[in-house]
Amino acid sequence: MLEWLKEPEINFPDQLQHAGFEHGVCVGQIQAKAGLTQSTVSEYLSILQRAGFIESKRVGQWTYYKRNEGAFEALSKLIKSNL
Amino acid sequence: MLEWLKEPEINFPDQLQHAGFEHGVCVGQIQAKAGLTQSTVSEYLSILQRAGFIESKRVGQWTYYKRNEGAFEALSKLIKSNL
DNA sequence: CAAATATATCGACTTTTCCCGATATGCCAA
DNA sequence: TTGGCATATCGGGAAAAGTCGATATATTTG
Repeated sequence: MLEWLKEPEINFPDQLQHAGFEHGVCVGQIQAKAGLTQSTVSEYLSILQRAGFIESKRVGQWTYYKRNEGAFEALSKLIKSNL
Repeated sequence: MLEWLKEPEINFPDQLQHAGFEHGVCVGQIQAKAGLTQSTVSEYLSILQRAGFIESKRVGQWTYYKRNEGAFEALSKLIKSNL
């Protein structure tokens, strides 16, 4: 999922009919591509969010998720320096 | 353990009475510090080795483990570029 | 070769993680 | 305000990971 969200336009073309990509991709799109149940995907995304890897924005009945690039940069540095 | 192995001289002072640090630290030293059983530590180290994060060298009845810094460098880059 | 020591492997049990269906919550439209 | 849709949360069963004791293997020493 994290890799998918790196290129939303390529991995979630249906999102266009629905909204732009400014806020990210909504749960339903990710769920369809993942082939997991809605509850599983929702929980997974919320875990990634708590971990800081993605950000969410609620717009109406939809929740959009997008990557937080800073977190990956930080993790990369952490592995190099601390681990 | 990976962090410990970054500074063997500091984290495994008893290793001096036993051998140098050229080959790394032996399982018993790591086990004592970890507070886990011998079998657990041995298996854990072999997993880390298969994953490429540490290297092992058998010398007599001892097996010494030391970090493979290249693996951490590679992981760091992978997270930054691919993930 | 036998005993002692260091490490590795095996099988079982416990804990954690994964994933689901059911249900709750929030929002929108008729 | 009711019904429908998107998402979130909850509880439980299945799968995976963690940990242990017992035992096997390898090496050194007497």
